[in-house]
Amino acid sequence: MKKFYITTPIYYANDKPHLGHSYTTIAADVLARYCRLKNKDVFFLTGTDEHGSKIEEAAKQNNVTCQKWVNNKVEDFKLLWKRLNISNNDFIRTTEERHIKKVKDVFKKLLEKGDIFKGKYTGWYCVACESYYTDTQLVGGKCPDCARDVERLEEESYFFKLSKFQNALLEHYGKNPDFMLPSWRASEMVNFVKSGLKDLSVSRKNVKWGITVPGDETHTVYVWFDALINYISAAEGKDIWPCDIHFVGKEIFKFHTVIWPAMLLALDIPLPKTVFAHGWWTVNGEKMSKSKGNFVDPHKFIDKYGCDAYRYFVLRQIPFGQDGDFSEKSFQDRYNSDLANNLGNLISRTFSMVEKYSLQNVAPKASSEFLIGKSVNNFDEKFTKSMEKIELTASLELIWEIIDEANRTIDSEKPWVLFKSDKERLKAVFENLLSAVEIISKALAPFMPETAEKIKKIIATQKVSAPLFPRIAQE
RNA sequence: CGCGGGGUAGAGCAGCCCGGUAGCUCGUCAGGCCCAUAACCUGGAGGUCGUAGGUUCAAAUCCUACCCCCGCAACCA
Repeated sequence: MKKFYITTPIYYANDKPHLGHSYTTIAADVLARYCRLKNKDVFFLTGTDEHGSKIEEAAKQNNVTCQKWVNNKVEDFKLLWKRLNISNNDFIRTTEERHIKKVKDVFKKLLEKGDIFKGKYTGWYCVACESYYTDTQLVGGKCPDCARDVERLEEESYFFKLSKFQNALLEHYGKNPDFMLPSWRASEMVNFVKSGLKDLSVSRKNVKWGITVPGDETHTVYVWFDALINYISAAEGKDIWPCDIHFVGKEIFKFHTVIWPAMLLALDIPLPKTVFAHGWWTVNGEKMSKSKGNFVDPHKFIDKYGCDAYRYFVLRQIPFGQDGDFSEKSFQDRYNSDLANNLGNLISRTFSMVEKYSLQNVAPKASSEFLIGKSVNNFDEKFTKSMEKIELTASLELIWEIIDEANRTIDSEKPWVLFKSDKERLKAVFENLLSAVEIISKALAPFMPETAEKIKKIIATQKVSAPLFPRIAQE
């Protein structure tokens, strides 16, 4: 049976992983874990994009070979994924033989079909940004991104006949409303395609660090063309294609919804079912950039607050799909209010009463005579719907509704009074409370795997040894 | 007229498609509780919903114009 195939982009092994990388990967991991819990056979892929002139440049500056440079960077990514509890089934590198072979196969096939042809490319090239610019894009004759000098280059290049697939793409968009999510981002792509597609240059003469074009050693395959193919080179020999969902950042949505499907159409390979674009983080209100040096290092936050708190924060802070802001202050606010006060304290007060009032034998049971019980019984349907729409933030909010309601129940039922006056009702209250805790830990599992485990253990042993999330003193 | 998103309490957001007492989280103020991680619960204060017009009995919500912010415009998560 075909597996449920989830991917992140392969990250450019040019620098250390930061907030942006971790965000996409955590989102994909949450969906992967959720699907596995739903008994789906999941294949979750991430990896690294290791070719191109920027890597050549970085390696040169650091006086190492390109291969050595990327080998080193890959370890940074792998380490972060390990620390973030990312449950990927495979990790693909574009310097691996399985990938190189696939890229060459694809290139050759399209060349034979005539969907790749030899031509000439002319443009303003910025080496640092590894990109050509049109006259109108230049700012004061310099690179619009990094303001460095650009050079006028004309070079022989192989082109992919992107223009040929314009109508087929539009037709596919029309027939598959879930191909691009969130839907409001799709209209931008539709308009872009409607405005007319140009053929795409897919080889470089001036880049040495890359996969050579089959039959023409003087060219290397353009990094994006190379990179996109990872999704099928990793699928080789496995029953996973077509991909069920590609998670991407909004800045690379176009590659995944225009160029990539066009490549697949040319190859007669089925298209992925969904490409989901999430938003961008600003940091303290500013765009992340090298020049500002304000990249958020996930390790710092994992060290300080733990893996689960980090996973929680990035998915809870901004509605999944939209843009939002990262700051340590907002991180601490969320940590204290949501994790320590609401969730942690609920577990703590619940089980301290279990012990104090000798309720160890009470089994979880949700009954509709209690509001909390009713909510627990209605939870699954709402939660499933929300997760299926990949509304990750909204799904977390649903979990917190249960947490809040459980806290309210304790206050209104006053178990400390019932303990003296009505043992029967006390028992009933705890049946419902425990059912709430149980469903919270289940629903939390994809988002915060360690915490879910801890709660399960607490349920099993009926004891809280240490606070789940100790409050942190705010500066 | 290049394309798209957005401007709603101190901060961050929902509501707008399908007009009808402006809602949530954090913060703040007051009260309650005492099981709990000085946590939890209740209530209050705080907004002329970017601006100007229009449609309507009624507009944050529909229409028009304008202002401001942010992405994209063929390759930076």
